[in-house]
Amino acid sequence: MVQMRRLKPASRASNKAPRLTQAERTAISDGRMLEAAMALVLERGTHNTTLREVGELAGYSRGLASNRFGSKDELFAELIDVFNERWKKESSALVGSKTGLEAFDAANDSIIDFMNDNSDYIRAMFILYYETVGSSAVMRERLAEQHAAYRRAIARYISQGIAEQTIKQTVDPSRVALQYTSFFFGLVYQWLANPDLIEFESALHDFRDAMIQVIGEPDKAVRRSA
Amino acid sequence: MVQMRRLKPASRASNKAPRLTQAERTAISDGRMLEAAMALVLERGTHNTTLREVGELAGYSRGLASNRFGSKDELFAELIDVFNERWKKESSALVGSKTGLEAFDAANDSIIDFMNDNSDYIRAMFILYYETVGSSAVMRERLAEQHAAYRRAIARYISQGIAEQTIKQTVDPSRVALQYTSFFFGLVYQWLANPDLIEFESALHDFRDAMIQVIGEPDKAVRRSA
DNA sequence: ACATAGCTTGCTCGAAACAAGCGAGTGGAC
DNA sequence: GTCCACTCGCTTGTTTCGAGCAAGCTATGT
Repeated sequence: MVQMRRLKPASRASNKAPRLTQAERTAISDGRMLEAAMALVLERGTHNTTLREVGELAGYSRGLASNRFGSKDELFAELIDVFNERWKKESSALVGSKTGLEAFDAANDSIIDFMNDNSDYIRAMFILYYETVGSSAVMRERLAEQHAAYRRAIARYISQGIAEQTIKQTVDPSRVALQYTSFFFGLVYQWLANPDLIEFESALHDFRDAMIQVIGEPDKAVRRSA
Repeated sequence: MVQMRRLKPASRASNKAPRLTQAERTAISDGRMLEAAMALVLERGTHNTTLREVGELAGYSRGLASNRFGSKDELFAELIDVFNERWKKESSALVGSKTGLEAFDAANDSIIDFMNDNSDYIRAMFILYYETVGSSAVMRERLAEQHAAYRRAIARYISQGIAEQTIKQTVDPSRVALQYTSFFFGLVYQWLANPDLIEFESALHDFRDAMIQVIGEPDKAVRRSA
């Protein structure tokens, strides 16, 4: 129904043929289609995005997205995988070899950075995340594993903080991790519903400070309050 | 594909005709279909639920769900509306005329109660909630309004608590409300992905206690720690 | 020139949505 | 009180469209 605009005319016979291997070609078309899929999800959600539109917006035919990814679900799963890779990379780059509270703060900041630079991208990905929870059991298990990994990472930082005595000995790392991840996911959820209203950066900093007030050793560790 | 079981044979000519008005009849069939839709969403998610199945599981024909609700989206919207009504009723019953911290605690407990009694129902509804965020702008706005209402209610309790001097004067009610609602939504999200792992009740109580530690007047108000 | 692999086109199946129709019960006219 | 027309809940026929599959086309590399 909506007039489709082609990103690039998929110029096959570009002058001075750039000599691509076949693997490179598929990587390009896959990339274009993933990009197109992201744009369409952002614009209309997954329900109202068709594989035909994905293929055509990427500059190819009706059927390529189907042909490559096999199914709509697999296309979106692929998108999520790519995103998870990038997120992981970004996060570990900022956390580096830090431990304990420092690592926690770095992780918190990495979220904010990533958010500021890739807000549209993140938006599309979380739309996928939140839709996935209602779908097949297989998908839901993958999601559960991701959540668990996220909680484990936070819990590890907290445990290190306890060992380093920047965090109270009485704190239960897994409970704190659950609180932090819950807050984060719920914040993103409300931000998706109302992007204008939710101030991501300050909300995360607020929450970090409140948390440290509860779990931090009183004399050390409280040094932010941006 | 899956053999369909009919809830009730939609016995039209039950002996001793119960003399229903037409409005009552539609209320019954609508109710049955909503119930069927809920069961199917719970079992397979919205994607894999067809209007045909909804109608037939409710004991009617292929097309009735379509005919009544107009579209799949509207059926789910209707389901959500019904749920919101019930939730609101449940919550205001427990909060009653309480104010401030007491009201906040009552609201918190009402969630736990509602959760314990209607866990399947809540599950289905939140699957719908989380899927809605990625769909049409209209739906998203409705969702945004609900979130805002929820935050306003919490913020009101906090403001009252400040006036009643059970909560610190320096606290910003809207920030606290955002933290609380974020935590709640994110907790539900992780619970949807992994129901076995997430202990709803204790997580809510933990978070409540942590929050009060930060925002409560030190001498008063800290009286739970269930 | 032949094979391979990326890509397209033809086709089938099933779901959503709509429209037309059926039949039971109701209300009004006499 | 009886009959007819109408209403309204529900069903069935049909169209449109998307997902997914399979067969085919075409250019590139050997």
